[in-house]
Amino acid sequence: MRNLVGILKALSDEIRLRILNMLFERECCVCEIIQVLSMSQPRVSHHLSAMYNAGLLKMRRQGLFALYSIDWDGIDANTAEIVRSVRKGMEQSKIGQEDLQKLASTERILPECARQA
Amino acid sequence: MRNLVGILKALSDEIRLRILNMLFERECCVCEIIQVLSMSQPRVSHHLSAMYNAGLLKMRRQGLFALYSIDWDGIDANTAEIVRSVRKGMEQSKIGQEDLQKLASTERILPECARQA
DNA sequence: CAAGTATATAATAATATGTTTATATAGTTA
DNA sequence: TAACTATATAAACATATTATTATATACTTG
Repeated sequence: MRNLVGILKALSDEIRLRILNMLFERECCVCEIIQVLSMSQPRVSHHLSAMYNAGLLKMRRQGLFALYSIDWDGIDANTAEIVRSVRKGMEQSKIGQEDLQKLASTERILPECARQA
Repeated sequence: MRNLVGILKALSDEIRLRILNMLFERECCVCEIIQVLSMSQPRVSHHLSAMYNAGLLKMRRQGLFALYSIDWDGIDANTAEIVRSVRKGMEQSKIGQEDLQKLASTERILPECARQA
């Protein structure tokens, strides 16, 4: 049960649901999430760690980028059910839809880097 | 989404999962929950209110007793999915099983009342 | 209606969680 | 290797949640 409580705790935050919604769509790097949510980097990193530590996410590095995704192989069937329910809930929410739209037009590069390119 | 976060927040606590597990089994009065969990009355009441306020539970009064149950008619399909997932998780947990055993042999009366009967 | 019971609520104290600011790390590029 | 970039982590602060203790409410029974 400890694990179940941990999963639910990791999910009971608006920002984390928005991130999970994005990751349900596709693997994302931290800077993409920062841009979509318009939030500070440490804040985003913090919420990613929370879900990562709960076992919900996995991460791979590609050069400087940290690419996060939902760890479907790592979570059990029951947890996967919960994640899918969360996704369904987000699909119906305005902000969830908006986030996905923004994500579609987001580059895997922070604005300041793009500027000098 | 606000509602979804509220549901998840209301569920991200070990004690609440134990209570929900009991209520999945059957309607319970507060004093039964107190006995099964061996916790103080205000503490149990507090956690019941949290789930009640989130819309997960309903309550009816029978004399002095407050009878709580899962509000299946009040929650949406998605929330019901989550609740069922929680139940599945509890089924596999030792403490969840123990709670249900205790519940089976619990009277709808507090120990101090039983003594004088 | 007085005394007792089950439950709720308020006030306070304790603990946990989230945010911000600053700094560290490690890969990349010039 | 020096400067830069993406991300992580630590420290300090702010906020929210939980537990405890005390008290209130409202039903029941003598």
